[in-house]
Amino acid sequence: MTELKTVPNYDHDALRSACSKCNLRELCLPSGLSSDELEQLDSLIRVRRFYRKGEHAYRAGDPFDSLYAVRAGFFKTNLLNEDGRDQVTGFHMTGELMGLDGISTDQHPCDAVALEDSELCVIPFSRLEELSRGAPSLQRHLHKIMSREIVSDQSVMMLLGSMRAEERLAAFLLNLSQRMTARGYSPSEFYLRMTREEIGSYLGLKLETVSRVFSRFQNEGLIAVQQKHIRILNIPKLRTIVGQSC
Amino acid sequence: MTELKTVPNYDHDALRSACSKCNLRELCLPSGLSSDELEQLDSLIRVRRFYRKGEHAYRAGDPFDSLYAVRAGFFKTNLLNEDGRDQVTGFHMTGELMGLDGISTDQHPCDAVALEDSELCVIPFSRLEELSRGAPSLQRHLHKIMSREIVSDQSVMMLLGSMRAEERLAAFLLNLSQRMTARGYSPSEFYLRMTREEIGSYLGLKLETVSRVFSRFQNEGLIAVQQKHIRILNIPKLRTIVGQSC
DNA sequence: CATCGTATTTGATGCTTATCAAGCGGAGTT
DNA sequence: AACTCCGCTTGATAAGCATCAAATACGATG
Repeated sequence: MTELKTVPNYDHDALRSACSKCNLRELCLPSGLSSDELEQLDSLIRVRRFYRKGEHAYRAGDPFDSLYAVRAGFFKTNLLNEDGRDQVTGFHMTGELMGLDGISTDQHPCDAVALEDSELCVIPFSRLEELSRGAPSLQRHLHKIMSREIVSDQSVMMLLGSMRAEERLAAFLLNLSQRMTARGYSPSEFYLRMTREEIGSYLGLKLETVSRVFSRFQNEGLIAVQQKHIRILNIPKLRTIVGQSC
Repeated sequence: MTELKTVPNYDHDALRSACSKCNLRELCLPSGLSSDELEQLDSLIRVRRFYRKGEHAYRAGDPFDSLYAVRAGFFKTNLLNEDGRDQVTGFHMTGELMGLDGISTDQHPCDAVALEDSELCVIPFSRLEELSRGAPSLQRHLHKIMSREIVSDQSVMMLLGSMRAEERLAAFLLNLSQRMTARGYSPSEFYLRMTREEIGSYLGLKLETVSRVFSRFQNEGLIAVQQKHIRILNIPKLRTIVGQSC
């Protein structure tokens, strides 16, 4: 147990909630696998780590060797450019995978920071590749997850490239709502785990603009905001805002 | 040879320039493979297709079953949103792979259009997966290519989210220049295959802004533009522009 | 070689969002 | 309960880019 000295936040009891028994299995990596494949995944993912709010799961430049699945909590990833520019590249909820961007250079290009107390499953990537060589459906699923990441980044590109502030924020809220729904939470009421500044960074806006648009939405009866607590009152109207300027 | 009837633009002579003998092999999928693996790739990639300027390689909604490697020419991909918004998501030069975004839903989410007369190698994806199950280094390489796409999309997100028009265009020109260099062309003189509008769409700017910034760069002696012909006169200065606002 | 349509350039104006600044509010601490 | 810090809100102003409009250049076509 010498590892415990270097990495004190190991989960001693990983098997207690193996992939095969995880309630996130339909959202996460195990989705669609046979019970046989699931068992193999269980043998692969033996380490989980806890993070307090504000702690880093990894930092830009850290060597890449694992993917991380959000088991509990909420993360942001942000890219720190060589010129000092800092941009949030994503928010990550339970069942979502982080770290795929590290494969290409064997280094993580971004930081991953817990926005609340959180827990990650550590997925050694070489072993995942090894496993997927013998399990076509796992292989395909991994490819789909990577492809989904590409698609979602491209839809953010579209958002940033062609939407105005109100549209961006409406799209952002609807996206969160939809992801909450997929996790069995209310589609219309949730807590934002990130600051206005982080939302702004992700959406290519300044924090003041985010705040102003929230206020405007509130005045128009679309949402009710109180600090980080959001209630979405009129989803159809938000949808029309997203598809507005064309 | 019944296939010839349905797909008239097959290359009858695919083996003449198999991956193993292709002069793009160091840029493209074969990069880093053993000669054994290369041979297997050769057996996989038997179809190449020619496209006249303006023709589509695939369209949004088309079923996904292959990746496409640009063997000659130049492509754009663009996303057509449900609200009618149209955004260029990428430009693709020789040796680059298109279609990775189709894996996630088994449908291409975007159109791929030839911006000049071009040629693509068709890579059946299921067979590529099959092959990569037996060839770890091919598998890893495929994963790296997908990851690289994620990274590059994220750097476009940063560009769109935090750069001003001049910085975006400087970054765009430097990116093209660097990719031309990697292909053995001049880093400082090339033809733009896309219109100002397509550049603008990719960079989140209007075509007039693209034109104005080009003119400004020209007045400042950074570049010489004449329609689609670009000469970059001061690469270091362009670099300082990219890293300006921080 | 003339014509036509499209791409590009350039100018004038207005909208959107950034910037700067000040005040407010809530969570945690003493 | 008062204090303090940090995140948030709101207002005033300015910068940057979009929009509208017109003129020009270029390539394709007959």
